[in-house]
Amino acid sequence: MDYSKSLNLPKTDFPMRANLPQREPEILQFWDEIDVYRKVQAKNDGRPKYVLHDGPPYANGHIHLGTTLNKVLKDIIVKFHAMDGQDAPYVPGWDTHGLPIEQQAIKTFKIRRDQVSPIEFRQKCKEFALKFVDIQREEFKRLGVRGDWTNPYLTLYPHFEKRQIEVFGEMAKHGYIYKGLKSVYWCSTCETALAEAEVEYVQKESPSIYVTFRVVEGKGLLPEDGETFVVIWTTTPWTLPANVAICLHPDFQYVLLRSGGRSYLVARELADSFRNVLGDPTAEVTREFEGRELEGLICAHPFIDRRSVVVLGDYVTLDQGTGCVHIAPGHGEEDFALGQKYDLPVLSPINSKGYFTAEAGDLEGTFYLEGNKRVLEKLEEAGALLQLSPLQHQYPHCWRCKKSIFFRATEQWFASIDGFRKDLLEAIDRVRWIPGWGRERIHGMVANRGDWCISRQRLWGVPIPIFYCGSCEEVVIDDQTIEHLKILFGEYGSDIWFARDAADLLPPDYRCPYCGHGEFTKETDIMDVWFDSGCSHWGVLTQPDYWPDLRWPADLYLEGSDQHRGWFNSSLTTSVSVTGEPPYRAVLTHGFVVDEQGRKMSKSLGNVVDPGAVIKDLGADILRLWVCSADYKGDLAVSPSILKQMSEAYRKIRNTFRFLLGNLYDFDPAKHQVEYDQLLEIDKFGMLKLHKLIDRVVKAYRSYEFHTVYHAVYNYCVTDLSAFYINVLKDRLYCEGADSVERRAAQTVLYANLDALVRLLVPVLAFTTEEIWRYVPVVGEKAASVQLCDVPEANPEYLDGELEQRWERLLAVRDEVQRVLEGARQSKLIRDSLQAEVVLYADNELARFLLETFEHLALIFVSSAVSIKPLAEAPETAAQAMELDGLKIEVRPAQGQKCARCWIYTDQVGTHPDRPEVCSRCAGVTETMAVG
RNA sequence: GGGCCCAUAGCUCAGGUGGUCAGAGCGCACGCCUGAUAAGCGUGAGGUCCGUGGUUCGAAUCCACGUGGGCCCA
Repeated sequence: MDYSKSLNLPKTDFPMRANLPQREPEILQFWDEIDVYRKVQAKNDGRPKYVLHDGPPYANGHIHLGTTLNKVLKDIIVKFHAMDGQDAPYVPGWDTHGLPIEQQAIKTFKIRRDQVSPIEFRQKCKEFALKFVDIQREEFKRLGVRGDWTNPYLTLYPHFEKRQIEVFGEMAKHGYIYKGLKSVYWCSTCETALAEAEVEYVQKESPSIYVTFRVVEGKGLLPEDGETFVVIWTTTPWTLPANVAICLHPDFQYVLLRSGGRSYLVARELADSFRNVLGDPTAEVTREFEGRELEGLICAHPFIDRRSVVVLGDYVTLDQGTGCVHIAPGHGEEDFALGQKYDLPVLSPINSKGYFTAEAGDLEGTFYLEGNKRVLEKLEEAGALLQLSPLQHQYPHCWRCKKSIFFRATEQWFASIDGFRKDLLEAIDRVRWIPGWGRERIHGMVANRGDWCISRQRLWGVPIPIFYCGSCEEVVIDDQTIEHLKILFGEYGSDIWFARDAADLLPPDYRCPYCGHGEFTKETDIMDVWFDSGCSHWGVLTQPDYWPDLRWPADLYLEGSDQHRGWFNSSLTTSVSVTGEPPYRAVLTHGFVVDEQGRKMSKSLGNVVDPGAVIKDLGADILRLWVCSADYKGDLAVSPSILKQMSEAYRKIRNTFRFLLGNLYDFDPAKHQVEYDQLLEIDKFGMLKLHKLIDRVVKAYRSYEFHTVYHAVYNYCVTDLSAFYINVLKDRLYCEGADSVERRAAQTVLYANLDALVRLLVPVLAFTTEEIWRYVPVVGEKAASVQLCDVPEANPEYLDGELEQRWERLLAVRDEVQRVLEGARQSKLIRDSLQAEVVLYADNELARFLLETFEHLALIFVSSAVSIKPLAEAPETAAQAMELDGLKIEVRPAQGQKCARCWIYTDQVGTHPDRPEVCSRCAGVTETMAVG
């Protein structure tokens, strides 16, 4: 007779195979249909706010694993807080201005910046940016990220730009905005500044020269005899007219070489190569100095009546030259930085077309490359040229016209950091940095950073809202102009700046506050895109008309660790300068995605993992589980084998849910739940384990320790549920009467597990928990989406320490028994554990404990019988317990017959006359059923 | 070159204030079950705790210097 039909075997339509790539899109559509974001917001209305402000990704390409990681972490946090008693809105944003978009728009639409009007050009840039906003929006949604996708923030929105103008105006009002010189890449052919990204390095021949600078103030270290020289080496002779300093490395050794009645200062390491330059292999070292000693010495410029001061810098190298570097702050980036440090004058005697200006004396009117020859002549005349030879090297060229370019000091707008650096540093200490070292990192950066150059000579961005008086040439920016521009920008967007003349951008009858004239021109520079995104806290969090869910300041910013220099920094800067306060209460940073060997992802290494491919192959929930599993405080490794591991973990979790659902097919929590007091002891232990897990997991979420969430839940599923509780419970679930209190008690615990686990995992397994939710029986009205549930709460009443101790001890005994059962299996004494009787030989104390808990023993061993005997009676063949004292174990074949229904061996089989094949328990259970 | 950070079994992670701290799960190997079945269970083998010095009676745990890697600068 087939008794399996009389069992309560699991039954569920919840599929074992996830088939996520197909199923996830259906669930996405469902969320769209019910507008899950709005529903969650409505549910949480009135709760305390928790605002995670989104750092805007740049809208110029598809998402990658790094953006995936970032968005999923945000989603986990937002979803958890929205289930944890708070109102956690999420408004995604995009950074939509800037050079990379310009460049890609040019490429995509095949336009030229100089052949279309600024308005047209900007229109194309906008088109490009919006296209990628749409693309990324779909990609982010596909990850299961919940947010207000219909109303995101874009930095190109007029209402955003308006706020940005306001921030700029406030900073100007505080006196933090000033105009200064800065050296930038410059193309004299295109007559434009170039960004780093627009520069190409090409092999080129340049004159390589050694030049002497006569020492005029030796500070007692070097003679002022007119025959002592510091020697520099350069490949750009034309920059010598702008020389104001010579840089030495503070830690290098320098020597004075004597040759032909003259002395030359060069780095000791390069003395030999310099002897070759002199053509005097015998040149003798007469003195030696450490670089730092020579700071402040004064030399004479070789052909201009000017002092050239000796300064120190770490970037001096010994790979070529003399270890003494010619410094022209107007013609080099490092030179400029050094000039800032030493307060050196910035000379840039070259105009936008590349010709020397009057500042260069008699070189005026010479093209800069022609200037090389003239400078060489002058050096010859002055007797300052030691050697001239051609040199092949990499030199920067313009990406567009392919001509060589140069550094040129130009006027730029700056935000003074010095003006409020102290405020910034103090504000940093009012923020919680997660992990804690984030504080050191940003503190160091803010403490050391120079002023912020916010000018860009570009079109695609927010203009710097400054006018110039046509009469007195004063810079004009005040409350009136800013207020007026805010209205215009708010209505028309920043295009208005390019579409109108200055007069139409100013209030009617506006007069120059300095001279009273009424004619103006407008600034043509736009702002650095970092200024855009740096204003997002002000542009988004303070605008309830557009984003009513939000409020300022944010509770959390969450980005990769590179943003200490980027967005965290720019946001802090604008916020502190305008409000005095940081824009965020906490900042969380994550590491970068690397491969299994810890190397960064790169096409050349071939170790790039594409989120789109993973989603198509395995599903977004696998990616989300990966994000959750890794400790984001450091770098996060990913590889096909790591993803495979995640898939297997996912499968285990999914099957655990499937088992829970399958055994609750006839369970109505409204009717069948058994009171805690009525539960069996093992069920109470089951509840204890569950509630300890809930406590652990909720705490881990609250402290942003998501990998703890993963490990806790996963280990619980594997060890506590699958290997122990569920396994032990099967007999009761399957064999006891369907409506018996024993079975209902077991189901009550399973139901508690199902209900808690599904809610605990909502922030991580976005899709799967929604799928599970459709199968979960509930009391009362069922929420439309699992996302509308709240986090489960740990009930401290279930955390009975005495119960826990007893059962942990039982589990330890169980471990010992399993080892011995395995031995019996290996020696073919038994096959499965129900064929065994376990004999425990225990010392007094342990025997007493085992007797007290006797009723549970056979059950938890999944054996048919257990007996307890004094330790002294243990035969030779009994196995010594490995971890427990006073215990020996023997396994022997169980006595009696195998019950055809529950498979337990017992001498009770056949006691019921109508059911000779089953045990008395099963006979009783099946009594009311039709036999056959 | 500088600042910040990371480095425990093949993988993902545990290891307050130094003293059974060398652990868990997965994977792997072997076995069992066939009433969670493209599932489930059991047992087992895996580690110079990146390296080298130092502090200490004693260090994965503290210090220094390295190596490898990451981010940001130069």
